[in-house]
Amino acid sequence: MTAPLDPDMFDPVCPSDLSPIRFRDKWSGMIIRCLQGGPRRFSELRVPLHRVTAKVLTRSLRALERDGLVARRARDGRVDYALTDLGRSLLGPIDAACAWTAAHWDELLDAREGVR
Amino acid sequence: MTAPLDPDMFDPVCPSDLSPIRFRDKWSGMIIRCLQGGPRRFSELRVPLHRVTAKVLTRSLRALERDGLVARRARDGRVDYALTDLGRSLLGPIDAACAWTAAHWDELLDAREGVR
DNA sequence: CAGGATCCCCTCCGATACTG
DNA sequence: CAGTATCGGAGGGGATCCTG
Repeated sequence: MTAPLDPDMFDPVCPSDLSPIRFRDKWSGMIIRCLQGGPRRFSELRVPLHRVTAKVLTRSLRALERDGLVARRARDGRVDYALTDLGRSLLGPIDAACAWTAAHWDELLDAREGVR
Repeated sequence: MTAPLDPDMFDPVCPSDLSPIRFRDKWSGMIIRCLQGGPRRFSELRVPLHRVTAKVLTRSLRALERDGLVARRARDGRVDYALTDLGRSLLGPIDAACAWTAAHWDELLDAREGVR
């Protein structure tokens, strides 16, 4: 079994358009991260992704499925989502993107209207 | 001086939505690559980016400028665009994204409607 | 040469409401 | 629980035409 997802595993600032690096759409990168530790149910995914509506999460999951990154599995009335090998291979680039963004966050903030 | 940009430096398939990794918008990754070897004029950029219209290229460049990745410079009537240090630091992630996409191209194609 | 103006289409995102 | 239906708004992308 896998432990429950941490409701605060993502920065409030994480679903942000300040990073120029994107994975598919606004939520897909985070969804893949949520699946890193094992398969998850729809409602489990919604916990850390506080502001996502069911419709949007569904669309992202369908797109990830269509592209072979995530597998939807329905077994005896239960649904869950799991990473495929292809999806798992994206974890490296996602880590790299997070590292780049973290390393250059201040510069990104400065550029986008020099607050701070 | 820098040599002219190769009109075929990008695959016809390169501006594709098959790769899940994106840099800002459809063209920004390629624009940054074009600027790798030195500053370029607006019309120079249009050569390898065959299908981009002036309006769209302008919008991408403005966004890159706003985010501190590209600098627009107008000197005695001439305009050119150059990478900032921040923009240059994105070349690594862009290379990694291209490598990932190339390595998994077949799987991406297979997933998105199993042609081939 | 380096764009801007206009028009249209499509996708993404979100809110709200509803369902097997 | 795991979605679907509907609506609306924002932005990206492209085509075409026009301009200082």
